[in-house]
Amino acid sequence: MIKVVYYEDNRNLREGITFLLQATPQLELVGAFADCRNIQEEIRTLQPDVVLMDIDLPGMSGIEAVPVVKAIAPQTQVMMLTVFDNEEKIFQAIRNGASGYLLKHTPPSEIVEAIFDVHKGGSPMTANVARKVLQFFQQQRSAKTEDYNLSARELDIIKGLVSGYSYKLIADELHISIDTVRSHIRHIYDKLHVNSKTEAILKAMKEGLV
Amino acid sequence: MIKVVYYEDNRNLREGITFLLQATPQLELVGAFADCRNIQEEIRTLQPDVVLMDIDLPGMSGIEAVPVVKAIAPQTQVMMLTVFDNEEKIFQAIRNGASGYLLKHTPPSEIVEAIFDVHKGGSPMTANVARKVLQFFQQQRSAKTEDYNLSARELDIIKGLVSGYSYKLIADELHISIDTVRSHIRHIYDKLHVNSKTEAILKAMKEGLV
DNA sequence: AAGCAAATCACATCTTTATGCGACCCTGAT
DNA sequence: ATCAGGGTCGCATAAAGATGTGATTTGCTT
Repeated sequence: MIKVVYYEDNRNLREGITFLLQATPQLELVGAFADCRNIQEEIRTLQPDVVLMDIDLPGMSGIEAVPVVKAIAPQTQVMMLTVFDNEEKIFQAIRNGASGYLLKHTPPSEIVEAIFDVHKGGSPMTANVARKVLQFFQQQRSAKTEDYNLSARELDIIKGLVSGYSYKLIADELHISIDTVRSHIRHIYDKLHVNSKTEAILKAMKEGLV
Repeated sequence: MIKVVYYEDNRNLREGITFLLQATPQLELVGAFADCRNIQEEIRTLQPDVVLMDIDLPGMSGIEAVPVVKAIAPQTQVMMLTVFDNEEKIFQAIRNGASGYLLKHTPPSEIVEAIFDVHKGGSPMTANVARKVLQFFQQQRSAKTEDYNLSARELDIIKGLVSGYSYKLIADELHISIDTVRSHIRHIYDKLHVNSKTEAILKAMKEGLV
């Protein structure tokens, strides 16, 4: 049996989902609450396996509640169930430790399945939400198309910079003189259109050159 | 009608999925190939809406093929369909521009549904895959627990550094003298246990202090 | 009231970076 | 054979950053 606790302030919805979960074998709804006022005590005493969490709750928001749950019961999986599909809220929830993110229009059968998924170590997400998450990764490399054609040696040098080394250290590392390092760095600045170590490092990191 | 192209070297599987897709109204399978030898031409002439891509193909791997597809037809959605659920491959595929990632054990009905999802702008992912993606975000903030307790002003300063500004620029920006900036930076170095601008910036970025 | 940390500024000194101007060697392309 | 570009090195100067020492003010805690 998977023990589930549910937070949702809308009474109709709460009762609907409550009914759904109670009707599902192998799920045990051990609590359904309209706010997170007493969430610490509830989690501590009920020890749920899965928490279904709305976001727009009176008082403490569902997003703020996630780390509270994870602090008390780290193995408990928290799944957001909300109408918000904006990036800000999605990323906040994930960073706070949520393991799943469903939009409320999800059909009941999938909600139930998602509870099993999240309990098994998966991360069910509505496809829309997943797209936003993936875009985060993709945008990181979009600039890589822009080619600064740094030479192999120049890449060695800038890797050193990104590692936080001084010119002297890089010179030792690569067994070349410090003046050679300077020379390479000049060329790197030209190619990247920057004129300080810091800018070069930031650009290299952002553009994924290293 | 959604035009689909499918790459898969295993003949049995290819024929199975081919049959499945052909049997689905609103999907039009316009090509199924065992390798990516002629992928450029195939994509150009067939102009698919969705590409289903295996990873372990002879010659060019499915992961390498993704950017090729996106270069020719940026609006075409690529969905990986593979047995590999290791992080390395997942992240490579996503960074290369894949919009979905299903494991092969996915039931046929869900594969079909995923094709519609990905075409609508979603990113269907097997729950396991999604978990790995989410963990990437979560680990980024784990270090934030380590608290260097920088003051508000010190955070202003380090934000300036991370933006690539010189001491002078930061001083102007914050309407304080350059010596004050120096002073703050000394304190930041103490608190972060570093002793150069570069190290401070790298640490601040990695630990998500900014 | 005393103590303390944060924020402000100053001056001095030394190190690191940035940049200008050359130079030499090697390799692959014209 | 010449030329371009990468990689190597040197010297010199100017700008930026790192560090030592110390001082004043403000606001919060004890």
